[in-house]
Amino acid sequence: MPRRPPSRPVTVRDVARHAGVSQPTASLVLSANPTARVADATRQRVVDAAHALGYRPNVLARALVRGRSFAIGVLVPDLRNPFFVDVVSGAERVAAEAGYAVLLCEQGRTPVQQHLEMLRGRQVDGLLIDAAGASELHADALDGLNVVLVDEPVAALPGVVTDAARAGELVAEHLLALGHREFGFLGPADPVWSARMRERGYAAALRRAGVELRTAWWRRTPATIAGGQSAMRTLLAGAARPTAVFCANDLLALGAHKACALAGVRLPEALSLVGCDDIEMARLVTPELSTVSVPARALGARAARLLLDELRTPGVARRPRQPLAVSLAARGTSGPAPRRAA
Amino acid sequence: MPRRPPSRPVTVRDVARHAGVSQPTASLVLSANPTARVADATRQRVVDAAHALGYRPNVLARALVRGRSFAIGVLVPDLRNPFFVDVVSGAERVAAEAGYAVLLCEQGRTPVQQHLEMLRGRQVDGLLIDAAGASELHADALDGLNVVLVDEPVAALPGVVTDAARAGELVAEHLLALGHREFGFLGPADPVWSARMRERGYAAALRRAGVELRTAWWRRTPATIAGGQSAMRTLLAGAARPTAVFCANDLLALGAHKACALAGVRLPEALSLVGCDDIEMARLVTPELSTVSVPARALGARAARLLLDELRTPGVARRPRQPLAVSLAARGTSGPAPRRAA
DNA sequence: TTGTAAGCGTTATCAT
DNA sequence: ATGATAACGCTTACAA
Repeated sequence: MPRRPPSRPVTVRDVARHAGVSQPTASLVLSANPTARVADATRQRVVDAAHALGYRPNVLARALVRGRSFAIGVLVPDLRNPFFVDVVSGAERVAAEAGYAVLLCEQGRTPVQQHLEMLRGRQVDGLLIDAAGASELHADALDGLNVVLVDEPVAALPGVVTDAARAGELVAEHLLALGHREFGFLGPADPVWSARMRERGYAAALRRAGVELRTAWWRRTPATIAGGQSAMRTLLAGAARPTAVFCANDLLALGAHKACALAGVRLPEALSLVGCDDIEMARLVTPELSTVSVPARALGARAARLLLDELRTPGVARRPRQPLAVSLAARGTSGPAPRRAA
Repeated sequence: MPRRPPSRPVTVRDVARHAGVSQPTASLVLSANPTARVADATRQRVVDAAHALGYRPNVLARALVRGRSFAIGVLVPDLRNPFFVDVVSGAERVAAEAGYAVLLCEQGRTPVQQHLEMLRGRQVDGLLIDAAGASELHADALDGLNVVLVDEPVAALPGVVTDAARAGELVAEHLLALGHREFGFLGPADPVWSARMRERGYAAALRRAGVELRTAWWRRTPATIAGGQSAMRTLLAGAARPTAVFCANDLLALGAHKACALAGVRLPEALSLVGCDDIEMARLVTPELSTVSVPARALGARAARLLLDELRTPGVARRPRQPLAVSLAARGTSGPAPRRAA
C-alpha cells in the first residue's frame, strides 16, 4: 500500500534505500536506459521497491540533467476559431501518446516574441507555431529552437501546410461551373499565409477564366464571425453586388451567412457563398455552408509528428512534404448564378 | 548585441563572470528576491551583464530547487465543445499573465488517472479539472495536488461552479410562461455535474408547476452535435411529442435544431427548443437558438485565479464562493405553445 | 554587502 | 554488475 505521509514525494534515493542498492543503480533501472546492464535480481528488487513506494520520477530533474524537457509548445492565434482548436487537439494527442506535454499558448494580444521567451525559459524541446506571424519575427527569435511551422511556410524552416491555393482554386472552379461571373472575396485583415494563398488560388483561377475582379467586392476584415458579418453587410449595402462570394475561412463565411439571413438575401438563390475549413458548424446553419474541407486535426497531428521525428533524428524535418489535400464540400449555399438583374 | 554561439545557452554563471561577481550574487539579483540586499552598483552591473548576454533563466532549474514549477495543468473532457475551449482560454490568459504555463490535457479516451500521473510527474503547482469525472477518482489520486474543480463540486475540494440548477429553472420558467405543458429533455449520457444540475433545476421547476414528466421524452445521448441530432430524431419519430425540449448544452441543442430542420419541424411554431451555454454558434443558426448564457471564459479565468491565489496563500480556496450567475437568452427557437393537435 | 558551500532529483562517467 | 562522484542551473542558508 502506498500509504505514506504525502508531504515529501518519493525519490530515487528512497527507492534505492528501500531496495538496498545504491542510488545510481536504482536510477539506472528506473530510467529504462538501454545500456543498463544490471543483474536481474537487483533490477527486480528496485522495480518492486519503486512500485511499493509509489515512485514517480521527477520529470523536471530529469529534464535538467538530460537537457530534454519532453515538452513542446503549441502557439495558435485564437482559440475562438475551431480550426485552430482542432490543430491543437490533434497535436496534443500525438504529443501525449509520445510522452510529451503540451504547453498551450494562445496568442491573443500578446506579442509572439513574448510567448517564445516564455517557452524558451521553460526549455521546451520544440514548438509548433500556427499562423501566428512567425515570418515577421526578428531573425534570431527562433534561434536554436526546434520549430515546425503550421500553414505558414518559411524558407529553411520545417513546416506542414495544407494545399491552400488549391482550396481557392476549387472554389473558383465550382462557382464558375455554376455560371457565376461576378465574384467577391472576404479575407482576414492580418497577413495570414493560408488565407492569402486561398485568395491567390481563387483570384488566379478566376483570372484564367477571363473574369475581371472588382476591388470593391474584395474586402478584408477581422477573421471572426462578427468580422464576416459586418463585411458582408457592407458588401450587400453597395450599389452593385457580386453573385458569389468566397470567404477565406468558415468563421468569416458563417458571419456572412448570418448577414445574408438578416438582410433577407436568400442563399443560394440570390447569392452563392463558400467558406473554407469545413468546421463542424458549417453543417449546422441552414442552408448548410458550402466550403472546402481542410483536415485540421490531421494537420496538427502531422505537425506534432514531424516535430517529434525531428527531435529524435535531427534533420528529417527538412525533407519537404506534400501539402495536405483539401476537397470541395459543395452544400447548400452555392448554386447557379442568378439571371442578371442589373 | 546578443551575438553568441547559439550552442550553449547563457547561465547565471556566465552573467556572474561577465559582471565580475560571484554566481550566487548574480542569482540574488536576477531572481528578484525581495530579501536581496545587494549594492546598487553591483546590481546594475549584473543587470547590464544579463541584458548584454541575453540571459534567460532556466525555469526548470529554478523549479527544481524551489519546489515550484510555475506551471499548472488544465484538464478538460473534449475540445470539440466550445464551452470547454472558452474555459481553457480564460484560464490560459490568467495563468500567462501571472507567469504560469499551462499544460493542456484533453481527456479523450485516456483515463483521467493517467493525465494526473503525467502532470504530477511534471511537478505542476496545481491543476484545473473541468467536468472530467474527478468525483469518481480513487481517493488519493488527487492527494497532495492543488486542484480546483470546475463545474464539478466535491466536498472539501476547492472549486468554482456556475448556477447550473438555476439555468434549468430559468428555462422551465420561460417555457411555462409561454404556455407549454409537455416537456422533453436531452442530456449527456455521462454523469456530468452541470448537466445533471441543469436537468434537476428544470425538472424541479416543472414539477412545482404541476407538470407531469414523461420518461419517453427524457433522453440521454453522447454530448455532441451528432448525439443531439440523433436523439431528437428519435424523439420526433415517437407517436406523441413534447411541445418544448430543453437540451443540457448547446451542442446537443444545435444537433436537435438540425434534426428539426431535416424533419421539417418548424421552430418555434411546432416545437420550442432551448439550449444551455450560449456558445457563439447559438446565434448563427436560423432561427437563433434560445439558450442560457453561461460565462465560460469567466469560469475558466476565475478557476485559474482561485488556483493561483491558493498557491500564494494556502487555504483561501476553501472559502466557498458564489456560483457564477447565468441568464436566459430567449431567442428564436422558443415561442408560445402550439394549440393541442392531438 | 558579498562569497562559500550545500542541495534540489536526476542522469552519466567513471573506477571498482 | 555496482557504487562513488560529478554535473545540470539554480536558490538559499550561512559565513566572511
